[in-house]
Amino acid sequence: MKEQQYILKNPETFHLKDIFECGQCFRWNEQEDGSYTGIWKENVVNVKKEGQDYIFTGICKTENLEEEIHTYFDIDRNYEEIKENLSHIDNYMKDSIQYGKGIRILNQDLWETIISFIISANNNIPRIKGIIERLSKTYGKQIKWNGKIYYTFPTPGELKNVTVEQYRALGLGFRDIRLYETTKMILEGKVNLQELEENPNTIEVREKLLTLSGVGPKVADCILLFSDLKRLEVFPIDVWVRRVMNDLYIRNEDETKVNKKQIEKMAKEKFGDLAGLAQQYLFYWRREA
DNA sequence: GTCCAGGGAATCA
DNA sequence: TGATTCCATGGA
Repeated sequence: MKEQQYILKNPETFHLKDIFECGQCFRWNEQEDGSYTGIWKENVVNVKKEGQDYIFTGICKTENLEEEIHTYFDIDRNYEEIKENLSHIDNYMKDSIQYGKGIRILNQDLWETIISFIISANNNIPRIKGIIERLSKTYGKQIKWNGKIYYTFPTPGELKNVTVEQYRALGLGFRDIRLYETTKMILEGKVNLQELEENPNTIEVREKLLTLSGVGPKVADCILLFSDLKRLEVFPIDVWVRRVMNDLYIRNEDETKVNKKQIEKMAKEKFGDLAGLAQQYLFYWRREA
């Protein structure tokens, strides 16, 4: 594969740190020069800001880096309009959007997103990244670029013969069996990822995701929002989102006692079909600041 | 040593 | 339905 380059000229909504460190993805790492290098599908790419432009350099299986980037980075969606709409809701939204104004929600591979967020359960982001890296290094394919070796995220087929013990050895903890069972279910066709991609009914897709081992309400919503299923209306509720929603709107003395349905209801009322975006601005803001 | 992390599943009322 | 408890692991 030959190295390719693509320049994204002066995008309106686009900031590397906001995109890669808002908690939606786990395989992009900051470099010494402030650029980021990451891998998705069989693409290994470095992104560097030059003036107001972004230079993408790397290798791409399809020989069309521009198209891959436009899809993955959701370039053709109007985030300025989304932020404008959300900013009018209240000053909390305005502040959180100001903080994370360069966020774009990536169109990540469905399979990779499912496995990544199963691993995320009761876990922290640095450790999630480490586990995914070891999983890829052990079972993915090598891609050499720029004097380094990168590893693709393993496909279901590449995980076919992996045992629960081998997952445990990667540091997966109690999630080992979940990964094993979900991979098996997908290999056996009990859940057909292609069908999920093509089904416009979000309720049905969510129900199907919930049948997977290790996928509960929060993980299912992260998959719907952060994968190329791209359901921007879903509102994943984790400890941080519960915390920020309680701090701002609910104000219960004990945040751990706040009812999840109450949060869902409030999110729908306030943010409507942009709840997922609102959630991401709030999560990033509360967690970083 | 204790607490916590982008929770889920099993169990019990 | 709703609340409790347990589940590995590693960093703070």
